[in-house]
Amino acid sequence: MTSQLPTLEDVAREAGVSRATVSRVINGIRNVDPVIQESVRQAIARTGYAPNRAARSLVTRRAETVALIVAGAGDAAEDAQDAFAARVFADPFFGRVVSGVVGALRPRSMHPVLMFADSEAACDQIVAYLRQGSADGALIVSTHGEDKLPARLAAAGVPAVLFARPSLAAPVSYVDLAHQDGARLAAEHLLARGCRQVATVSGPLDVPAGQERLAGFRDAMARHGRPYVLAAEGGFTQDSGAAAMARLLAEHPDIDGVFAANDLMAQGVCQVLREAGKRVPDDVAVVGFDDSYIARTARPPLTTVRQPVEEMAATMVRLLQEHIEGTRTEPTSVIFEPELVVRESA
Amino acid sequence: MTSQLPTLEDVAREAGVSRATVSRVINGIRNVDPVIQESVRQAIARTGYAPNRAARSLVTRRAETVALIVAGAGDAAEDAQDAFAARVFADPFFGRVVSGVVGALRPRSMHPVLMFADSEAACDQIVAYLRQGSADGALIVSTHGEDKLPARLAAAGVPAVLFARPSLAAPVSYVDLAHQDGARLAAEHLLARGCRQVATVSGPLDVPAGQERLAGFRDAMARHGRPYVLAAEGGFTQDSGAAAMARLLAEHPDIDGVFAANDLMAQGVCQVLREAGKRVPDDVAVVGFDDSYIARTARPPLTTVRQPVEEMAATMVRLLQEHIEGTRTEPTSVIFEPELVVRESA
DNA sequence: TTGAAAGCGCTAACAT
DNA sequence: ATGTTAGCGCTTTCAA
Repeated sequence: MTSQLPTLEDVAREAGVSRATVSRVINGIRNVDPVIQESVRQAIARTGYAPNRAARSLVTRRAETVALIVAGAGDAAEDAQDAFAARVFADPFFGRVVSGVVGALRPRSMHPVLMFADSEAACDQIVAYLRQGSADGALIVSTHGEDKLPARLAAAGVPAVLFARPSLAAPVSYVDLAHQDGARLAAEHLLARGCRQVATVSGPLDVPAGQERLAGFRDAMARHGRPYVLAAEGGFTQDSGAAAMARLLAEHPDIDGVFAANDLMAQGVCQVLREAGKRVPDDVAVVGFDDSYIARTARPPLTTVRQPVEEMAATMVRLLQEHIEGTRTEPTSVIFEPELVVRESA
Repeated sequence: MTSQLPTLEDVAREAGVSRATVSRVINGIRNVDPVIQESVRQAIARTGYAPNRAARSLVTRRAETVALIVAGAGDAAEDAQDAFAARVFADPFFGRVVSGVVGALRPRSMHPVLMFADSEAACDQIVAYLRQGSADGALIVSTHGEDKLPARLAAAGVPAVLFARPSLAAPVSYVDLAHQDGARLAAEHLLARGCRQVATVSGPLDVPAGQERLAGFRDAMARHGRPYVLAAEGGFTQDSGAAAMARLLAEHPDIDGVFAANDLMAQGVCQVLREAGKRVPDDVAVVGFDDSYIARTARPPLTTVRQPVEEMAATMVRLLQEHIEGTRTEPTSVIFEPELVVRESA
């Protein structure tokens, strides 16, 4: 740290005006003589002044900061504590969410404080953080499970927007995908390819996205005269996808089409199929979900259901800002439509 | 937002003491009668008081926040702007870094503001942010290329610690890995396996880690009587690894051992080998680098050189805190030793 | 259009 | 051991 940073006072003295005037120039308030404006600007440049955020926040009551929270029901494993974030980011899907959020925040000159709600204690810390006014609101994306955080934040009157509908109902805004429609796209694609023995590796059934993708898939199949669909539950990880596929294959070696509820599991599915001597898509067609980075780099590249994550993230930010500014008071939901991206796996 | 949050004043009145006493209790300063302490605590609980961070920061001149910066030389692609973060997190290595940093920050009750320095404008914004005192310091991890940020921050007197030595020398602290030692471990493992035609898919040669892993590999091979090592440059991405392997294989179909400078590229290497009808490790042994999530889930699981990322991140945080508190003034470097993790690919 | 002055909520030096 | 008091740097009425 250098000695002492210049303050408004210094700039004002340098420019020969009052603090108030300098403040007006900085905050772009009209009613300032252009000539004075210019001289103030020069004084700012000369002094190398940068406004002190704490002082400003104190009076505006805005932190210009939002909490970007990755929540997951506290895992049983204690030693998994610090690995939580690593596991989360193992799914490129979360990278897309973060990317989208940061991109949408930037032009609004708001900044995200990254927090992981992976334990009860972490939740407490987060609630305290927000109550302190350290952040103006929260953006929450849950990995799975029943998360009490949304309800707690709602109760504390903290503006919040979720990525995906919470399993535990709470009066908060969220953006989400029409999961059932996405699953239908996958089903119809597999059927159109002529698959006869179709199975699905579902997501965890304690999370809405897992349930709905499964339900949507089953419904679509039923509507096409397939009353029964083989299913094995996975946990949205590559390993769990591989394990689920192995179970399915053991009992039904004739499977020729698989819908995996996310790309990571689809990758695991492909590995198991290959190891079983099946070719993708020739012997078994595989459709994933998300359209994350992995879908493009997998071999073969995955046919998948795309979530418009970046748009969804941008909408989260917009809703949150409206809540913060008070232009929107009621919880709101915005549902996006998925899109089928056909590559090589199906 | 509810009406008005309680302040120190409110708590003091409620407890029948002065603001100063309440402040002392909150900040755990001794010299407070236990009885009064207790009554203050109760008053805090009754009022639901939470200290206002802006007010505190204003006087302590501490934000209790650090910038967690992911820097990459501004890519040529303009449209790649908002995808930068997504691409970064496509490498699980960065997830580990973030995980480690957040884990180390938490017990110190500091919070990370996530920022991406992917363009000149973004850098300016970051420097401005830090100069405002919005964060007490910066933790920087670069993806590649010549990054001017460290030098700018050093010049601005902002405490900063880097993950990995910067390509452009700057008077800042950093933690790093003994890359050459890591490459040596890989070389010796391949030789011990009996590989005769060994090649390497290097990282980008404009980043120290890329250069050193290549140099270390060549040196180790030379020391074992192999004066010449086939090499193809990659970009630390899966695709680039695949492309590099394809080039190598086209000219040297007899390659039987490959050292890829990171796990993501090793994965690409394995894909290409498999598609060329080569078995890993039977026909070609492959060693990766990093030991990220991908090394465990790849098929076959990758033998790789592990970076103790979590420890490195913890050290970054410790160094940064010392710089912030002024207990450490000189730039410091801490170098960690890698470790070979033998799995199935070699 | 500009300036003077009153705080925002907190900590810390000083006084008691 | 506790209270009094003076700011921290900024925005924002209110006067001029």
